[in-house]
Amino acid sequence: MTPKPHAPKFHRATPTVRREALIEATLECLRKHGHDGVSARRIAAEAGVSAGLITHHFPSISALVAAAYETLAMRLLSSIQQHAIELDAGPRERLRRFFEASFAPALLEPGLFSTWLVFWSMIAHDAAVRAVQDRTYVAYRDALESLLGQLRASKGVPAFKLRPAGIALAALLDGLWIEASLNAEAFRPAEAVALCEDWVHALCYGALPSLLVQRPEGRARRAASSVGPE
Amino acid sequence: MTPKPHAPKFHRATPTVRREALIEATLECLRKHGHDGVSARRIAAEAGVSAGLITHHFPSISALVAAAYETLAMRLLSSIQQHAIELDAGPRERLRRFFEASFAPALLEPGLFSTWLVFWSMIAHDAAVRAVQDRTYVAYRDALESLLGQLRASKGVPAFKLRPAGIALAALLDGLWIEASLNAEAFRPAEAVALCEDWVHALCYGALPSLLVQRPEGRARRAASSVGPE
DNA sequence: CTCACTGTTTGACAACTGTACAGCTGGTGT
DNA sequence: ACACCAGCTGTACAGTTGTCAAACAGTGAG
Repeated sequence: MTPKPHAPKFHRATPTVRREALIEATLECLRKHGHDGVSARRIAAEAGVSAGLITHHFPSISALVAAAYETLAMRLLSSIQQHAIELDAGPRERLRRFFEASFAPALLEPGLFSTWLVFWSMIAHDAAVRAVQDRTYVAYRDALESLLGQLRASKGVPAFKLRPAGIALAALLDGLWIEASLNAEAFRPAEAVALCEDWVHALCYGALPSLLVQRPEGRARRAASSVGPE
Repeated sequence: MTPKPHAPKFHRATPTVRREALIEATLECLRKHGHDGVSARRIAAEAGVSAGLITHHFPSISALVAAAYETLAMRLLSSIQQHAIELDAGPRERLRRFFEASFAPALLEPGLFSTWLVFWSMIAHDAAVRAVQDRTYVAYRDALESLLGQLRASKGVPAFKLRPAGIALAALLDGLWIEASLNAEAFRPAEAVALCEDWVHALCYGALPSLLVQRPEGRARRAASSVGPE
C-alpha cells in the first residue's frame, strides 16, 4: 500500500456552512430513519463528521432538529407558493395550483411524513420546536388566507370570513396529505386536488353557511346608515 | 413498625387479564410521555410489574404497542359512534353528533395526540402496527360512509359518490383534529363542528362538483357550472 | 518557516434501551 | 397439608444514547 503523503483527516468549514450541512444531514436522517434518525451519531455519520461536532455547533440535539424543522417547513411552503403564483392566473386557478403542488410526488414521499411526525412529536417536550411550529403554521395559514383573500375580492364571490376559511382549508389539505401519506393506495393525488377544489367551489357558491359574513339586510332598512349597495 | 408477616411480593393474574392490564399501562405511558413512553421498563413500572413480564406476554414491545393501538382506536371509534347514533334523529343530525363527539374535550386532550403520533410513526417500521392502521382506518371510513349513505338516501339530497365523500370528510375531521391538537388556541371546538357541518351542507346542496354522480340526462343542478371567478 | 487560532476528533462517561433466562413464589387442585 | 407449575421476578447482557473535556490538526497570518 502506498500511503498518501497528504490525506487530510478532516475538512474545516465556517460555522455557518457547517451548521447548514448538519441541518441537511439531519433532514436526510429523519427522512430515512424517522424517529431513530434523531441521533447525534447517526446525523454526524450522515454529514461525514464526528459526533462531538454537533454539540459544538448546537446547544443540543433538539435545537438542531428545531432548526431543521424551520428550514424544511419554510422550504416546502415557499416551493408550493412559487408553484402557485402564476402571473396571469385568477385566484381560483392559483388555489388549484397550490393544491396541485401540495400533492405532488415530492410531497407524498413517505420519508417526508416520517420527518413531520418527528417534528410534531417533539412539540410537546421541546419549547424551541413548539416555537417553530407556531411560526410555520402561521406562515402556512397566512399563505392560504392571502389566496383566499384574492378570491374573495373577485366578482361574484360572496363575502366570507377569512380566518375560519383558512383554518378549514388548511385542515382539509393537511388531512388529505396525511391520509395519502398513511395509505398511498387510498386515493390518487388528482382526487385530493379535486376535493380541495370542491371545497373552494362551495365557498364561492356560498354553500358554506358558517363562513358567510352576516349581511344585516333586515336591519339595514331600518338603520339608514348602511352604505352597502342594495 | 410492625412488619406484615404475609405481604405477597406479586399478584398472579390470568394471561388475558394481565395482557389487558399491560395494554392499559401502555396507553397511559404513551399518553404521558409520548415517544419516550415506549419503554419496557416504563410500561412495566406503570403496570406495577417487572420489566421481564412484558416479553413473557408479548413477543416484543412493538407487538404490545400494536395491541394498544387497536384497543384505543376501536374504543374511540365506538365511543364516537355511540354518541352519534340517536334513535329518533335524521342523518344530518347524526353527522352533527358525530362531529361533536370528535371534538369533545376527551378527544382534544394533548396526550391523545402524542399517543397517536407514536402509532403513526411506527407504521413505517412495524408490519403489525401497519396492519392495525389499515384495519382501523377502514373501520373509521366505513362509519362515516354509513352515515353519509343514510344522508344520501334522504329526500332532496343529490346522489354523490360515497367513497370519495367519506375520504374527504375523514380528511377534514382529521385535519381539524390535528390542528386543534397542535394549537389548542387556534379555534374553538364549536368552530370545527360548524366547518364540518358546512361541508355536509355543501354536499347536500350539490355544491361539491367532483362528488356528484354524473346524471346522463337532464342534469338539473346548476352546481356543475362554475359560478366563481375564472 | 513558525506560530497561534479554532474547528474537529477522540475517548470516556453514566444512563438508558430490549431481550433472555434461571430461579423464586403464589395460589390452586388434590 | 402438600406439591405442583404457571406466572412472575431479578439479573445479566450487548447495545444504544447525549454530552463533555481534552487532545489534535487544518489553515491562514506573520
